[in-house]
Amino acid sequence: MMKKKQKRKPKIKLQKTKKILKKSKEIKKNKFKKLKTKKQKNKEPRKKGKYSPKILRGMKDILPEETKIWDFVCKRLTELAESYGFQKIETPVLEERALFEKSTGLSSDIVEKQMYQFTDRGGNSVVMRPEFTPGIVRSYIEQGMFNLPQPIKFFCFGPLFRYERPQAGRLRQLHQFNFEVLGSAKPVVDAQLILFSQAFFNTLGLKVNIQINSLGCPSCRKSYRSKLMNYFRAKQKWLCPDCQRRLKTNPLRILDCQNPDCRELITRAPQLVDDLCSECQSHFVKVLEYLDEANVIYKLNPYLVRGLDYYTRTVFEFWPERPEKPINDSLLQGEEEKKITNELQEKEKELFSSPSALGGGGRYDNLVESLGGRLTPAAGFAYGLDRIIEEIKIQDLKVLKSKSPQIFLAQIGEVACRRALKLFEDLRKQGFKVGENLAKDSLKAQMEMANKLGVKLTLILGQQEILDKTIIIRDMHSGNQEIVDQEKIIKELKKRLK
RNA sequence: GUGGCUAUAGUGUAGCGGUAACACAAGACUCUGUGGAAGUCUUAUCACGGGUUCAACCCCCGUUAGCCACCCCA
Repeated sequence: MMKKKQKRKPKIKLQKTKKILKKSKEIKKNKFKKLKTKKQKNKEPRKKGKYSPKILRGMKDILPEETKIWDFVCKRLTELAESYGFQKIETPVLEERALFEKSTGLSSDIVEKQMYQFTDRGGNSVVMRPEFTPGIVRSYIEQGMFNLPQPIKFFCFGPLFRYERPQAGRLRQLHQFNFEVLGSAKPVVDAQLILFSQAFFNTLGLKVNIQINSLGCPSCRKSYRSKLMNYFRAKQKWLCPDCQRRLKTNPLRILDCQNPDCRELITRAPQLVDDLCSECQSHFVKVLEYLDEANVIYKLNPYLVRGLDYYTRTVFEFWPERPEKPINDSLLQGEEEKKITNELQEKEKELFSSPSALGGGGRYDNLVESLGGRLTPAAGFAYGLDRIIEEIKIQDLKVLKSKSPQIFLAQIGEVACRRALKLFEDLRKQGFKVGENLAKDSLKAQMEMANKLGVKLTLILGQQEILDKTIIIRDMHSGNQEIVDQEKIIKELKKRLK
């Protein structure tokens, strides 16, 4: 301890005034030296200024514990996507900056201030993709995919980058699983995307509610927007400060506000659904009819607004369904009870902390054209994989466990180790999943590991067995051991694992 | 980008202005041929950098990171 102190503060000012103090410090040090425990004896203080690696802000390591869930989710999604006729596509992480300016929209936060952008060595202004859709549309146009039978259905997944202030469920490197259907304006397409999602959340057992709305086409949205502004401008006084600001920047966002006073006004505000032009109206009605026909449970949310510029008509989001927050019994007075409720609150905090959408999307009928392609109506959506995985953990869903080995191969001694290395390969080729720790010498340590892995059988190979050309098969449950010929090992294993 | 709360072994938590504790996990040994038992040991510059103090993990300031709300989005 004291040693550390000396190293840590080498530059103690040697001013005269401090000298006396220093002396008394020494006395103290000596006084406490006797009390030093042996723990500190061979402790070497770390050198100052030593580099210690650190993950970048908003980035995340996904460790084996969690990759299991990731692989599970991605596998399920891939299977499901393929069964719905989606084909996998992969586009680059880097794209031209202009691509996102022209699609996602200059006014959107994503483009305005959240892009990882830089100039590459060739002087091009490039960005790391903040979302998938523009890249896929670019590819669709550039590769002439409008010559293929339409509509064309894609899925993809991978990392996206947004320079945001990180929070739970909000990372700078985020992962999405994304779907696009290009080349059809039919409402049945919208409906099927939602149907797909319901199927997906069902296979996971995730409780989710589906919210849906229509934003109409640019022309009906424009007239609605001014109508809405007129409505709120008249009642500006009663709006919360946030909403007063929103009134200028993004009036549609007011509809989202949770402030009770604002909500009061919002319920009486004009609704976009009532203001749709006849085409948009009939499109939306048809989507809902299809959904009803297919028994999809959804919630019509006239206040659902999406921030990306390119959305038209149908939009939808998937929100995790959490249990209702219990009303705290205010009669509980004692300290004990208070403590308990506090603990409960801590535990349930994650359950009730404001959840974020697990996925969302909608129709973007004009995007392809605005990026220079032909008029190609399209729709798509994405899941936030990071959020889905968090939600799986919160809702405590059982995820398929990765197959753990049923056999463990233990060895004692150099010769046996050499033989085991080969035997492991033979067994693996036969399709057995075998655990091993060839790096360990002690049999005890290997047995411990076998136990931890929960294997059924352990093979033990030692000096004696090598000489006799045999091997021990130990049944980990009963503890019975049997010595068999090495040649018959595969047969024996098959028999026992039946 | 704005405001608030937090920071102690790998994880989860104690702690007090004066020796940094506990549980689990991990590793080593007791024990160079046998797991689910026991014991011993190891695993913390108390996030980083300053300041106040005889003395700071504790108080103050700054930085960084995480969380919460806003904003936005998946």
